[in-house]
Amino acid sequence: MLDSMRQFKAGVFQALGHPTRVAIAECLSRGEMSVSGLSEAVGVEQSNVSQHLAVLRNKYLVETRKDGNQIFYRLRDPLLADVLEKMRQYFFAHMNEAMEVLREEQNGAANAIQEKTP
Amino acid sequence: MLDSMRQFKAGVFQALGHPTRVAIAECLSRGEMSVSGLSEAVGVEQSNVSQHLAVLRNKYLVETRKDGNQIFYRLRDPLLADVLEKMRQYFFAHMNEAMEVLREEQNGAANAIQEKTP
DNA sequence: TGTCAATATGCGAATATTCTAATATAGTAC
DNA sequence: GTACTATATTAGAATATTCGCATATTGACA
Repeated sequence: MLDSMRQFKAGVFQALGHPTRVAIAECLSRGEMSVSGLSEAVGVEQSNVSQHLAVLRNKYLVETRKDGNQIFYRLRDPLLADVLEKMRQYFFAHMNEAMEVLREEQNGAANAIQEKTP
Repeated sequence: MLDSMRQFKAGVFQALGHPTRVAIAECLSRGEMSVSGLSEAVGVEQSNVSQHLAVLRNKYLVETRKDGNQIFYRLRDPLLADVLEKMRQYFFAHMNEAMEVLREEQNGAANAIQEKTP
């Protein structure tokens, strides 16, 4: 039971664990948006956005509404927006490290890991 | 810049996106713990725990303290505990879906995806 | 009916993650 | 020094994710 809970939570985190999906979730935390709208806002081609939306859908993180030709997506639960907001705070509290993490991920990670060994 | 921010956040989410690492983070949100303590608490063999700790370390989510033979880990920032707490709330608000998600992940996901198509 | 626009899905190659098992490092005690 | 304990790292096979591209589906409209 405790195990299922962790598996579920990990699933949600993993669903949010991609820059494009973070971008999508952030857009949706400000209100519903169509797929083409998301595609433009996030700057990723339609079929790829659709695939990422499928990931979010499979974890029930988003809901949809059909309007004629288009499909509008929204976040399922405001708690998710809260999580994103916490993460925003975390980002600003750790900007310096954030930059370092990103720099390390740019270069080979091999040497970086050495330096971080306790 | 907005992009780096998302990449950073996605990195944090991804680091939390594994059941074992969720379990570790939850343990640490209640206080510091040694590697062997975590290994026992989480029920995963030492070398595997160590690998998961390396993932958390590489994202600066945890800090360490040496005491003689052992190394004690703790969460770097209480904000992370907040994130976990939000996720706990989210889990209880969506238990029913949680169970369904887990059931689907048990079976082949192929047919499940069909049913969730909007 | 046919055509267009919006969205979703299938496929395949490249890449990343995960686990297990073996090995390495570091501290303690004798 | 050796032996023992705690922790970290490496290697390799199995598995999963990601993207681009092609194709399918669905709704609107003439």
